Amino acid sequence: MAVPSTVDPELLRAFVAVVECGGFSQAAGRLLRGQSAVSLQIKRLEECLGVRLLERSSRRVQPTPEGELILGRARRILSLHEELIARAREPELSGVVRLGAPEDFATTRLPRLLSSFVRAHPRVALEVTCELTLDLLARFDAGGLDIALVKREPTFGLEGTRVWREQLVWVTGDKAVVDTGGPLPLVCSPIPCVYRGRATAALDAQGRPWRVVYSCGSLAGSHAAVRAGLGVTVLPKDMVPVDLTILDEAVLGLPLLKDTEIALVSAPTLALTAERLRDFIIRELEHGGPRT
Amino acid sequence: MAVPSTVDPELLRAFVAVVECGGFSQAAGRLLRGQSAVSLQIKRLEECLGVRLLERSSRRVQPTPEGELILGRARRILSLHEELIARAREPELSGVVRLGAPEDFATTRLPRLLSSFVRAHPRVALEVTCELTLDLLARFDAGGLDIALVKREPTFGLEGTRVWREQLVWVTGDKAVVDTGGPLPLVCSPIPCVYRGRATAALDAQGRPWRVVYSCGSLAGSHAAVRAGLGVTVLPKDMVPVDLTILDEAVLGLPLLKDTEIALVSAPTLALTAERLRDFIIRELEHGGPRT
DNA sequence: TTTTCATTATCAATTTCGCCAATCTTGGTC
DNA sequence: GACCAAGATTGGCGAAATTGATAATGAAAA
Repeated sequence: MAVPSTVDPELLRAFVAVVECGGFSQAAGRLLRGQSAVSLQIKRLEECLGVRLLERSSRRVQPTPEGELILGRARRILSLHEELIARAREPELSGVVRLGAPEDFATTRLPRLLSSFVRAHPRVALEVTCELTLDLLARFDAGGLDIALVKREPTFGLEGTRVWREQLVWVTGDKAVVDTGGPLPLVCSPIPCVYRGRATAALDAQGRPWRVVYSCGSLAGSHAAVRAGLGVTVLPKDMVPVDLTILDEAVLGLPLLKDTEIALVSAPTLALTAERLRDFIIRELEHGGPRT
Repeated sequence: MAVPSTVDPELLRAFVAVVECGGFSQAAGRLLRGQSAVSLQIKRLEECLGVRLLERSSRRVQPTPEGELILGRARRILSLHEELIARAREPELSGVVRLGAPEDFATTRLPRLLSSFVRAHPRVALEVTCELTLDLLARFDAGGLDIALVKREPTFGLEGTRVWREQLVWVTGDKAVVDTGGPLPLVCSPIPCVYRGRATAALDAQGRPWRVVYSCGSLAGSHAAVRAGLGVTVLPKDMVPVDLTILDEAVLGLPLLKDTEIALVSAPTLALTAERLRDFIIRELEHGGPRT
């Protein structure tokens, strides 16, 4: 017998209804079908899955143990169906969403991520603000952003939903700068920068001296400085430009860096459009992004 | 027009196939249908969702922007369908799975969590080992466990899948013990205990003196000691017995404790039965558990 | 035990609905 | 302007689900 690759969701709906109503006849009422139809639907479902789902013993209908396992999955499928329909039939979104993100994320991941959303909703305008994480959080707290993607540190910002995780690596344009004997020359963003703190803390813990040779608010500016051999910097592994070199900590005696995490925070009350964007970002990243 | 609450997944399958094959006719081949059937299926789907999904312009079929959004959800629904069928038709599981968990988790969450699994698979035997996290990890590394649920610290054990997160609180049976003026009397498990480390580190950071008045490997033993007013201990918020009191850090000047996290680690090669149990645990906790 | 009641299973008739095959329409190409 | 490739349409067929009625089942009441 050929096993189909999909199950008629109406059968799943019937199954859930029977369990929740505690009987075929009551479920039939809820499903606006005859009792016999429900009986046959359950039979078809059981045949299709090759498992007995319901224990029809004395006076009470209960799911079998296997049935209970299936039940959870069935509910999940049904809710996704409903969501699919609801979203598809939803009136066209419009309005402005104020989104904040660190510059590196905004320039590497965000464009591709948001492209299908903005194309699907041409009347929605995104206002993207690029700043350092701590500045983003300040702006967000002041009500200046609907959604913010921020770098998460163990010491703050534990609220929000984690949407991204990535390995942090040491990077340079000229390996020679690591071995000068003097303090390690660092290129990074100005003070509230999370990576800057991450790097200096790791170096301090190791007792290795360092100095900031170049501090620039622009990511492209930092890249250029590193490329010119001014010093080393810290970047998420997948955001390293091709012409820069990832340094092997073990070989050069540099401290290991903890992974970076990006979390999404959103205002407690959110317009429908912003809410949809938030759901979209979380959803897309949880699929396309790296596994936790 | 009545909006159904489910979509025929065959229509979704057709939609995905058309997008992936780049045409109706090619998709028809893959779906083992005629071209006209595919055409009608897409038409039905578009009518049902009230959205145009495909741009049939010159020579090439492409999803519309709305179509792209739907596409992701459709793929997800289809994969859940396949998973449902695969699991339902899977031969009966059997064998032994060696599972390790901290005692508190094993006594509070685990039984309810595992009950439907073991009832659905009567020929599976679970061998549950309760130990302190570090001992569990040692046993796991030695190959003595298939799956381990362990408390996760920022300083170690960052691998694995996080399956639980919970607020950690100070607990006592007699509020008087906090204000004795002397060092804070602690009740906890022996040395490798994660909570013990968490508590003493937090107190040290605050500069508050402490001493361990009672150290017991059994959770019930610790509870009894606390209940008897021997001292305070640290517990996940939802695992506090009803007859013990949660202390308000702010009022009593106790340090705030970071949340506790439980992660699941599993052996690189796992028998089918263990693999299914692992998936089940992750799946159930991600639903029933607290939101991250 | 027998009766009764409530429930699910089964059956035949009917209707609905999707598929096929052939044909029409469209838009790009030579 | 004819040709070609690909999707849209249409009418008839056939499979499958629903219905409504009836049979079987099993528990409680008489």
